[in-house]
Amino acid sequence: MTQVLDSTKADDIALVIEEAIVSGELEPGTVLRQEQLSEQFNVSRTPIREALRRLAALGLVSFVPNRGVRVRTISREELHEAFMVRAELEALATEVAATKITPDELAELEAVEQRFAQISKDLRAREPGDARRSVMGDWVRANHAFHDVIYRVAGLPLVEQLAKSSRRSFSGPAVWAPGDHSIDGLYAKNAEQHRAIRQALAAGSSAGARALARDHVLSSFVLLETILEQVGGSWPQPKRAPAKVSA
Amino acid sequence: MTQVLDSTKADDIALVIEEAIVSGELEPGTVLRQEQLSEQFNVSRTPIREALRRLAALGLVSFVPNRGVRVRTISREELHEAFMVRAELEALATEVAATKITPDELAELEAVEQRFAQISKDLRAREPGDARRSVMGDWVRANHAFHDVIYRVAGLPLVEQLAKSSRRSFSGPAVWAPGDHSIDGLYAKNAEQHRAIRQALAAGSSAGARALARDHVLSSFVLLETILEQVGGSWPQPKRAPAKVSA
DNA sequence: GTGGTATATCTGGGATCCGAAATGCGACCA
DNA sequence: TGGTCGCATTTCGGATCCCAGATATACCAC
Repeated sequence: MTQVLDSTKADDIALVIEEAIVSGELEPGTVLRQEQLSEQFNVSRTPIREALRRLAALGLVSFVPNRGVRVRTISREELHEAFMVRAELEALATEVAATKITPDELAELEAVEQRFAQISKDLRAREPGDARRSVMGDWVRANHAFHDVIYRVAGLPLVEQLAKSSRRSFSGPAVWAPGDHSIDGLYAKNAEQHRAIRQALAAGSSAGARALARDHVLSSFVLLETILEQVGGSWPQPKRAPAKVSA
Repeated sequence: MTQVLDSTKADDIALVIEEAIVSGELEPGTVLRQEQLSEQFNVSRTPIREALRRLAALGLVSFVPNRGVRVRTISREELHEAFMVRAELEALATEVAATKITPDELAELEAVEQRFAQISKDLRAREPGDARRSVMGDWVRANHAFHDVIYRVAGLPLVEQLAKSSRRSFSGPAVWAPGDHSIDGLYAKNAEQHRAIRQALAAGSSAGARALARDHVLSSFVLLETILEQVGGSWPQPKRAPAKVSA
């Protein structure tokens, strides 16, 4: 291992499996066999079990005593609730950020906002299918980057942690979505909302920023719901064989 | 073990330790030795370690690789943030509850509200010190019961889970507080706010219920802050010897 | 042929063992 | 006398082993 800083194998493995789950590489419902994972990562079952315990506490997998763990499935209601929670948390973070954002941070925010707008524009210019899907990862990351700046400015680590945890519930599937011209308006609206939020932050309008942030997250749910409908109302399939995690 | 339903030792132990932490029995900063815990619970270190992993994921303890785990300390800022988060979550839950509460549930809510009001009144009638402290546990439980009804009515399991998790950060210390006549007004205000929330729910005023719930949680922070000042600005001490968990 | 039961096998939970990292203490040297 | 190096002890992370619970399968009775 070319590991410099402190970390246990259990932690490393948990992160890899977590990434595999949220990216959709591991389908919800997949049963995770401890022995299989142990030989995949070339470790014994002990760190595997500790990693799984951690993921269970995070709600990403569910333990059934003596019957193994499986990747947690998320229903439409749970997805909706996760968005409602994130809407409240984002509203709070954005409200606080409005009171303390500096010019430097505003400039940084504008940069990531424009990057997001550009990617969003590129996305809409592409035809649906693989061409579009290939930039969805960038789109998701740029979107996260915008909100991450706000979290950092707000300086509320607990809010940030919870919001990101909530975000993990649904950021994966979007990456696999093929896209469709009918929702291009929603993508454009999303980018526009980012601009409005930044302007409210620049104006120091905490009440306005709060309301805009809340609406933004809630309307993002509409976007994701539409995306999910395109893939048949169920979860997108991973490309490679399931239950195989890259070490 | 007189265990009927499914559960692993790691889960059982995690719950016991968690209870010990949130109740203040285990002081923040305490170093938890795996071997000591294993002989306390009469199990090997394996389930202990898995339990600690779970608690670490929940943020109750922090792992330092090769140097053990210690009970997480919580600063005043973190406490404040936890309350802000809970305020948002309670606001959301109460808003939703207002749209779907039934007469039966309203009656139940009124019952627990009155129980809380009664305990609150008893509390204020007592002199500070042990006499008052002996009912603080009842006061905390009755308070939780009121909010739990709202969570149940709202039917938002994620919100409920997060709010309760946030609540755990600070419900413990209040139990050990000796109390003081100077904050009797805050106790009374708390009970009064419960009444206002119930009335808003009865009226089906979701916007009003939301605002009242938010204010209620935020003003509860003022109450707890005052309580904490009484114990010298630091955390109250447990009564029995630290690092001993009842099995 | 079908249903139930017994058994074999598989998998996960827990115990024990081993190696490694970190701390503490003591001895030796400047 | 003070500081540093090194060894011993402690404690953790990881591996291996064992046992119990669960599922699947085969066999037998009806």
